[in-house]
Amino acid sequence: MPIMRTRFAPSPTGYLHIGGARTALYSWLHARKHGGRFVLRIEDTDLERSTAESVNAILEGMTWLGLEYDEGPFYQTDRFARYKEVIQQLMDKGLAYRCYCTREELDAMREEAMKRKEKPRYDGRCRMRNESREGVEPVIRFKNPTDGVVVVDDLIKGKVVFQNRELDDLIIARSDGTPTYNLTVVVDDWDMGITHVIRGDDHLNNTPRQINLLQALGAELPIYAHVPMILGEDGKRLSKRHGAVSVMQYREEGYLPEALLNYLVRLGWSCGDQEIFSIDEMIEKFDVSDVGGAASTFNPEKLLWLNQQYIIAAEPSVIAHHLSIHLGKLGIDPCDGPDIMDVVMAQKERAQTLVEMAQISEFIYRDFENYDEAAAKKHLRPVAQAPLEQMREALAAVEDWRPEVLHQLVKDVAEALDVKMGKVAQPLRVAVVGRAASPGIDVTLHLVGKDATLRRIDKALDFIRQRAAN
RNA sequence: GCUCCCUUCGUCUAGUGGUUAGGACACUGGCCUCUCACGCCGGUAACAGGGGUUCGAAUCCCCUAGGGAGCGCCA
Repeated sequence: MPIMRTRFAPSPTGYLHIGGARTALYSWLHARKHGGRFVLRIEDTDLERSTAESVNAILEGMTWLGLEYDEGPFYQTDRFARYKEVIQQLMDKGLAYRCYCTREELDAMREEAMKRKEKPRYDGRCRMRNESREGVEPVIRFKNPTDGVVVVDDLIKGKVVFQNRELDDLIIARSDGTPTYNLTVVVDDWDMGITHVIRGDDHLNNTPRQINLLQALGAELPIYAHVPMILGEDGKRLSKRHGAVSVMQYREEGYLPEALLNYLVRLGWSCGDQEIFSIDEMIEKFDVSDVGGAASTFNPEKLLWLNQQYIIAAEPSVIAHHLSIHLGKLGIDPCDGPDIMDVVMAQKERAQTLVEMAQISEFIYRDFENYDEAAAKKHLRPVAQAPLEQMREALAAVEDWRPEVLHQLVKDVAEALDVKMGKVAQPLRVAVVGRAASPGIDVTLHLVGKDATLRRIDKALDFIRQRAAN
């Protein structure tokens, strides 16, 4: 029994996107679940479009997600000699031939086929031609079987039958001698001992060609699993128009990798009514053959919800670390404030992303410019003057600036004025935070600190007086 | 145009001949409450359409429609 191997084989023509991340995750989970190995292969045979930056971006994305590979990364550009060797083997065995057709000839062929309402395909006219043609560097084509069927026994799509007569003789080497995609995947999957090919279902139509090639080479067939595409909310293929498609952009926007992974694993797959899966649970419960056959729509709201769940459940020190970074991006040094762990404990249930957590925590570190209009209008009115004045006086006398003490003070002032706590807490909150939403008023005051609290109450009292004067 | 894939609430899905068609996000009513959020309780909402098979179909078969992919000297 050979060791199980799965692989992720991106072409480095851009960043790691959501769809790629999901197929990578599925491959990774499959390998982890069965004690197999996960191989990373960079399909960079398209010299025009492949870039080193893209390779780095993909590696960075996988590292962030924690999808570590066991073998590779292998680069196809390092393997040209091997491809050449295989192509020669096919030529020697009479399973491939040189094709001298010109592009014009091929275009005409396609056009005519379309006119006859047929699928455009190469008619194999060079199979018999032996002589070369002046001025034409030939490509090499694989002699695809002309009759019979190829059955792809797919873990997700089931048995899919293709007629060989629908296929044509595909080009395996360009006129400059470089190998093409269908040849390189086949050779690599074979050489690298890939037992399970898990990839996007846009490759399903390539599979029968690859199987024919594999069989011509005498290679054992891998097991295939073609996972459906991810669509944007308009039902179209996911693209930049739909928001973030780059995995790294989710880090920028304050998502936890575990949350994104959890979202991705549940997109197209489920396990009873369970929504939250730790990595270990995913490994234990995920099975590619349980993945649904239909494309699914990416839903940013559910990702946000999941991210919030992960923020709430995470180790506070981990969140603190991330929060520091995002505060830094706002130009805030968390050392200039209270213990950041207190901030995390106060805010973790109130933010869906780490970016949002930083934003709603800004008031803790520096005075705000303007009041939220609606909040000021509702709470910074003349009726709030007395509560604020009394609070100011009481707070100024506090030595022991702890939440319990502060809580009691607010309560006392409310009782003294014979009003509900909200009549005191809300004006106070708007005065100190600038908005009508924040953690409990005691915690809020505690985090802001005595000096800033008194300063902001004074400012709010000014604001009320000015407003009354106008 | 041809080939292949797909079709349960707005979205992600459960469901494999007999269910009040279940859960989650979103939306929404309420509770909790100093606000927001979390949490808790409740609600709206789906088997694409049409034919069969069957005592009985979301489930099996056929057709139609709609969506997607592929048909490159791209991967």
